[in-house]
Amino acid sequence: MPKKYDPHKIEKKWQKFWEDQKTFEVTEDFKHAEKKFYSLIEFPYPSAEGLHVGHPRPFTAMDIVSRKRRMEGYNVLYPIGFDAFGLPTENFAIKTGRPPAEVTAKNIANFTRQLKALGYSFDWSRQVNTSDPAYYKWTQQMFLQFFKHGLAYKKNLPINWCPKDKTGLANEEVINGCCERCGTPVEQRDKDQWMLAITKYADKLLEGLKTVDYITPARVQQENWIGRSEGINITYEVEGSGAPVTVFTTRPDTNFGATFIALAPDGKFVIENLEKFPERVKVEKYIAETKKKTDMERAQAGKKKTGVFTGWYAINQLTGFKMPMYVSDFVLGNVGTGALVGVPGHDLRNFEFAIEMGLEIIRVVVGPDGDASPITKPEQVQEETGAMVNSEFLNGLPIMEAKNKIMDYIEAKGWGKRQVNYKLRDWVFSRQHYWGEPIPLVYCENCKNKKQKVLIIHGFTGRADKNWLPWVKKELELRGFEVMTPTMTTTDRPILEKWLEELLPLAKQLGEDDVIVGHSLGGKAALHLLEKLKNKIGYLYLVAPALATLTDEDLEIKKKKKPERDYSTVQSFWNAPLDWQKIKNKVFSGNAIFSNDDPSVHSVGHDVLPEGWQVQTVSGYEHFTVEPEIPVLLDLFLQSKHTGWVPLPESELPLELPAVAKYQPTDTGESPLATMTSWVNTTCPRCGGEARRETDTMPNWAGSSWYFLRYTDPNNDKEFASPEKLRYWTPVDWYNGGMEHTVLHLLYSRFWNQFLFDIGVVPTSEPYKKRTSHGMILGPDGEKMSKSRGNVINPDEMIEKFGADAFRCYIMFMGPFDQAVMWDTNGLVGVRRFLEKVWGLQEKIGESSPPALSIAMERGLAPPSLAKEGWGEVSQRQTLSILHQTIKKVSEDIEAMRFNTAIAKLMELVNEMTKQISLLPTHYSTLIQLLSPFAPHLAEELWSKFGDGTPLAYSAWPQFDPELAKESIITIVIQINGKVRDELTVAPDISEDEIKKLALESEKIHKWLEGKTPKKIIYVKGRLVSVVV
RNA sequence: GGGCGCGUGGCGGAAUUGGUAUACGCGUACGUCUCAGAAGCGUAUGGAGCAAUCCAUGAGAGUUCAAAUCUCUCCGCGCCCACCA
Repeated sequence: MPKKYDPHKIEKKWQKFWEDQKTFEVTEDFKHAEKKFYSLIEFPYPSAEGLHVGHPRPFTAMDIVSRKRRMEGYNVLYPIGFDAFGLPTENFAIKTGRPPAEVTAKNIANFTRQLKALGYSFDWSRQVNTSDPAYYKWTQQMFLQFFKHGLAYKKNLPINWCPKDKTGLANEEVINGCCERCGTPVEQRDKDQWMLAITKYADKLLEGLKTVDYITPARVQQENWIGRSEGINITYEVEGSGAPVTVFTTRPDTNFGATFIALAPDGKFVIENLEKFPERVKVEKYIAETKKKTDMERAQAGKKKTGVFTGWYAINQLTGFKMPMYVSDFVLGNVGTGALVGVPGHDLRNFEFAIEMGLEIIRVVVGPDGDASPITKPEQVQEETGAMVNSEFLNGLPIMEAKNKIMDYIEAKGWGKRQVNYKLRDWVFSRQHYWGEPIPLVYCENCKNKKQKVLIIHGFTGRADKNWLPWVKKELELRGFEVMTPTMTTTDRPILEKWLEELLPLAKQLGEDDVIVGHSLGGKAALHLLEKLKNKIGYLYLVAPALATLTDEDLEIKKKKKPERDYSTVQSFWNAPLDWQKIKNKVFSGNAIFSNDDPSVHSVGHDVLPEGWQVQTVSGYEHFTVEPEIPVLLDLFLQSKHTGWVPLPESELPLELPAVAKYQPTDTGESPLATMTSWVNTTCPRCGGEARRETDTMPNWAGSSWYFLRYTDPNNDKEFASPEKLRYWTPVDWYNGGMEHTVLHLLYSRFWNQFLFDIGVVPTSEPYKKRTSHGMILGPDGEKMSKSRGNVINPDEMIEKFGADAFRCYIMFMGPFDQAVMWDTNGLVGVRRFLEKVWGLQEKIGESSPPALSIAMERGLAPPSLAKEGWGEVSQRQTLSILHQTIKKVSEDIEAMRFNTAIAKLMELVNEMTKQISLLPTHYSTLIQLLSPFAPHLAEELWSKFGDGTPLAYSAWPQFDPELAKESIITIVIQINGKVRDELTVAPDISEDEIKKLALESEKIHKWLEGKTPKKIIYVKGRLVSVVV
C-alpha cells in the first residue's frame, strides 16, 4: 500500500533534487540553434510584502509551457530576476533610514524562498537584479549610447510633478491627471529633465508591430498610444499683421467650410503675438483665467465653450473667407501646432464653439440620403456619407479622395505641407530620487564654453562656395562654431594623397569636442583622414559618403550623366582600402546620413559602418547637391553642439550610488544625491577641469527595458551579453505579462531594443516574437486585492494548507487565463482531491490481466452491450482512447493557454481511471507525464516509481495517436425538425446510408414522424442525424 | 463621445467554432463508513411535471434542418482612450 499523499514531504524532496541536479540550468547548444526556446515572464518587483497570489498566475502558466517544451526536446531558457529599483523601497528607506540596497537584498531572499517553494523550472543561475552595480553598469552604458547618438537630451519643460512623491512623471504615468502610484493630482512644474527621443522611433515601433505575434488588444493599444495621424500644416495669412498662422489638420477636405481659427492660450502663436493683438487686454485677461484651470479641467468633456476674439482675421485662401481668430482653452498648446482651423459643420467641438460665438456654419459633406441642407443641430455634425458639397472642385468626391486632392492642391499652391503627427511624446527619463541608476554624466562649464571647430570636406568637383556649404557655415558660425571649409586644389581631378596633405594640418587642430563633416567623396576622405590622425575627434558626419565600391559599370553611368567631368582619378580615390580598426575609436559619435533617392544608399549601411554608428535616411535631397538649404543637415550637425554634459568613460562605469545620510528628496525637487557635495563635485573626464555630477537617477523602466538580454549571459563582465549568446537566444519566443504593461514597459523595451539593433549590438529589431497576457486575480469579494481592503491572499498560507502542486493547479483551473477571476479558497479543495485521486491510482497498477467480466458486471462497470468481448480488453481500450483524447486536448490547450480546460480533461481521465479495477503501468505513466507541467512534484514522485528511468523533465512528451483515440462506440443523436428525439449507439465507422436507415427505423422516430415522409435528412458525421419533415 | 470586450445553473466556468447547452470543479441533498464528527467513498443535482413532455444561454426579432455561437434593435456590466484638430 502506498503511503498517504504528503505534498510537503514530496515537494521539498524534489525541489532539492532539481537544485542539486541543476535540472533546469541551461547551456547554449549552438549546433542546434533552431531547437531553442526562450520563454519569459515579467520579472517581479521585490516588495516587502512578499509574493502576491497574482504573481504565480503568469509564472505557473509559462512554467507549464516551458516544461512541455523541454519534454518536446527544446533547449529551454526560463529565467527569473528582480526589477529592484523603485519607489516603495525608497519610501521605506525614508521612513526607517535603512539602506534600500539592504532592504532589497532581504526582500529578494524572501521572494526567492517563495518562488522556490512553488517549484518553478527557472534557471536560477541566471538570476539578475537591476539594482546590482554589475547589472546597472550596462544600463548606464546603454544610456550613454543613447546620449552619443543624440537621443538623450536635457530639456527644460513643464513636467508632470507629483507633489506627494516629489518626482516628475512621464505622461504615461499620469492617469486621469493623477499620479499613477499614489493618486495625487499632478501639478505642472518647470524642470530640467533628461529625455529619450522615443518619438524618433514612432514609425519603427508602429512598423515593427506588423512583424510580431501579439494578442490583438496589446497590438491595438500600442498603435493607439503611438497615435499616428496624417494631415497637413496649412499656413494662413493674417490680415493686417506680419505673422501668418499655421494650423495642423487631419481633415483638409472640409477646408471649404472653415470659418474660424482657434488658438491655444498656451500655444506658440499666442505667446509670440500677444503684444500685437488689437484685443490684447481681453486676451490677457482670458489667458490669466485659463491658467487657474488645470489641464484636467480644460479637458473635461461636455464643458461650455469659451473664447475671446483677438481682433485679427486669417484669410481662407480657398474661399477668401475672413476667419476670425479666437483664443480658446479647448485648444491645447501641445497638440499639433497649438492652433486649429474651425469647421463647425463637421466637428462637434467646433460646432459648439461656433454656436457660442455666433459664427457661420457651412456644410461641406452631404448627410444621409444626400442631405445638403444647412446644419443646425449637433446631431447633424458627423452625419457623413462621403460626398463633398459646397467645395468647388471637390464636389461629389468621397472624403478620402477629396483629402488627397486638396492636400496636393494646397502643397502645389505653397500654402501648406503634409505632416505626420504622433500622440507619442518623448520619454521623460529623469527621476529626482535616490533609488535608481545614477545618470553617468558630469556637467562641465569649461567644456561648454570652449569654441568648437568644424571641418567640412566637400566632394568631387565641390567647393567652399557650392551646395549647402556656405549656408551651413553661416548657420553654424551663428551658433558659435568655428567652421573651416577648405577647397581642395585637386577638386576637379581628385587625388587622395593631395587631399590628405591639405586636410591634415587642419584636422590636427581638432579635439574631442570637434567635428568633421564629409560630403560624398569628402566622406571617404574624412575616413582616411581619421586613419592618419593621432588625436581623437568628437563627431563625424558622413553625408551621402562614397563608401560602396565604385565598379566600372557605375563609373560608366556617371560618365554618361555628367560627361564634362574628368573621371580619371576618381576610382582609385573612391576604392582605396580603409582600415576600420584604426578609425573606429577615433570618434566619440559617428553618423551617416543618406537620401533615399541617392544611388549610394543601396550599397551602404550597417554592414560597412562600424557597430554603434548611427545611420539615417531622409527623403527628397538627391545626393545632397540640389538644395542650397538642407535643414536636416543643420539639425544633425547641431547634435554635436556642446551642452556642457560630458559622459563618463566606460572604464569608469558603473557609477555606483553613494551612501547618503537621508533618502528624502530635497524640497527643491532635486534628488538626495544633490546633498552629497563630495560626490557631486568632481573633475571633467574630458578637460580635467571642475565639474558637477548629474544628480538625477533613471526611472525604473530603464533596467526592465533590456533585462531579457542580460539573461542570455548574466555574468559577463566584458559586455552586456556576448553576441553569440544573444544570437542564439533572442528574440524571446514567448513573453507573457500583464495588460497594464502593454503601453509602458512593452513600448519602452521595444524602443530600447530597436535602438540597440540600429547601433548593431543586438541581432533582432523586435525583442519579443509573441506576447500574451494574463488576467488579474481578484480578492474573494471580487475587488482588486489590496492591503487596505484586507482581501489579500497569502500564497505561503495556501501552500502550507494545500501544497504547491494543488496551488499551482488551482491557479490554472480557476478560470480562463486571460480574464480576471475571483479567488475562492474552496476551489483549492477540489483540486487537492483531484491530486489525491491521482495518488490513489497507484493501488490499481497491475501487469496482469484485469478481473473477470462477471466482477465488472456485478459492479456495474461494463455496459451489457459489450458482453461479447473480453471485458479487460474493452476496458483497457476505453481507457486508452480517453488517454489519447487527453493527450490531444492537453497538448493543444497548453499552446492556447487554455489551462483550465486542460486540467478539466485530466480530471475526466482520472475519474475514468478511478472507475477501472486495474490500470496498466504505461497508461499511468503517460498520465503522470501529462500532469507533470501542472503538478511537477507529485509527478516526479510517481515517475520515480512508474517512469521509465529517464529524468521526467526531459522525458518525451506523449504523442497523440488518432487511431488509439477512436472510441469503440459512439452516440448519434437523431433530431426531428431540430429537436432531439432519440439517440443511437453505433460503431464509429458506420456509413451514412446505414445510420440514416437505422434512424428511420427507430421506434421513437416513427412515433414523431406520424407517418409523414421526411423532406430532407442531414447527417453530421459522428454527431447527429437531422430529419426534416 | 470613441474603441475593445462581456452577459450561460446557487457559485467559478465548459461547449469540438453553427451540430446532444450546462463538461470539470465548488456548493447542496441523500446514502455508506464511524461511538461521534471530520475526511473518504457512492448516488443525485438547470427549472416545471407522477409521467410522456415542455421551458431555459440578459430582452426581443431575423437567417438556418439546427443558434450560447451569425445579423439587427434594445437593456445591463467591465476595461482602455478622450474637447487630439
